[in-house]
Amino acid sequence: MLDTKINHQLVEILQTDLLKWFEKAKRDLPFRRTRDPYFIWISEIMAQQTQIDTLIPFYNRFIDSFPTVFSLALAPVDEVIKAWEGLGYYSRARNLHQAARIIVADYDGLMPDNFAELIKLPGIGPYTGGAIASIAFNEPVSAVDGNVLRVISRFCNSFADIGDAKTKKQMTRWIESILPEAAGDFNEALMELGALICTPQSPKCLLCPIRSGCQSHTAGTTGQLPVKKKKTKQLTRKMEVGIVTQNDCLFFVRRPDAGLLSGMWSFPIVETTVGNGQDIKKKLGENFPELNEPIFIGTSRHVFSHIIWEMSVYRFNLDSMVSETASHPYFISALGAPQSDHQTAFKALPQIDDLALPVAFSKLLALLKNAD
DNA sequence: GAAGCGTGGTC
DNA sequence: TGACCAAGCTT
Repeated sequence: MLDTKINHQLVEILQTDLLKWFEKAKRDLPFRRTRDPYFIWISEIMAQQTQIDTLIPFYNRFIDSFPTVFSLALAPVDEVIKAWEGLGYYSRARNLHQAARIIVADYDGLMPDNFAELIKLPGIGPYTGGAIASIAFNEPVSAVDGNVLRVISRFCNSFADIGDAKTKKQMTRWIESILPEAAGDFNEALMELGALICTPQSPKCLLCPIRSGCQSHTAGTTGQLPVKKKKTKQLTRKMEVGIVTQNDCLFFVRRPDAGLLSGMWSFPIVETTVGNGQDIKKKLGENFPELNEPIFIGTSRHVFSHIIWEMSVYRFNLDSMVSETASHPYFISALGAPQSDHQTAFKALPQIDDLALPVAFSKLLALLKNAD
């Protein structure tokens, strides 16, 4: 149970000293140099489950490619996904693109200026809606992310499970009850404190501007907070990957439009129990009636949020296959027979950059290079 | 309420 | 290495 019945003097510290510290200590971030709700929106979507240092180069490239909501709405979705390549959680990019089209179609290209409208857009939930509304429009709403849950848990010495939806609602309501005039700055300040000072491990309490009001600091319980249920361990899956090469071309397939890495480009990959390359060879038979035996070129382990792939990678070289003309029969059959749930394509090495390739696969290119 | 959904960093 | 975590949202 969240106990926020702390006295007015402590709330005063939270409001005043935190804002004072933020003004002085806040990082100079590209999206802090603007109040344009479009840029705030892009940055907040990228910030979901992603550390700020990681997203900055993505952010700069993204707004360079899509400087307005119109340019984003009019872009092919594959270009938007490509700009997201390497950032993960790719449904964020699809939702961003979809939302841009809605904003152009239904809002004359103007970002909705309030929380209630914002959270109707795909990809914008309670946190992101609160962040955009408060930062870009100074609407008096909170923006409760993992940082805020941690900071408030510690400040109030609350042992309520922050993974519990009820706890999040209580904190949201409580913060909104003490929200100062500068709502956006206050929300950002809470997050900045969580990112720089009130960190999950080894919090820098000696440098904390609100230490004197922190109830867990007084109680000596900061190290135990916040309380959070453990995630279940990822299941490991044995996979076989087939890299089909022909001269300077590699063979890719597009993944199904639902599930893990949906719609992204991929090397052919199957789950296996054996692990000798025959399972992926059989799968490749759909596109290549004749194949040489698989050539093992290495293993790779990739950790996702909820599963782990242990990949054995095999190369199938078509250079030596009988190819009577320059028309490359295997090339034609691959392009001419797309499956119902995925597309296929040969791409010459220099053109790989056109496809949005997840890290799980792009890192396999090193194995191919080493094999040569 | 719980599970699905990426990647990189840290200790 | 493994465990944990990061400015969450959707189904």
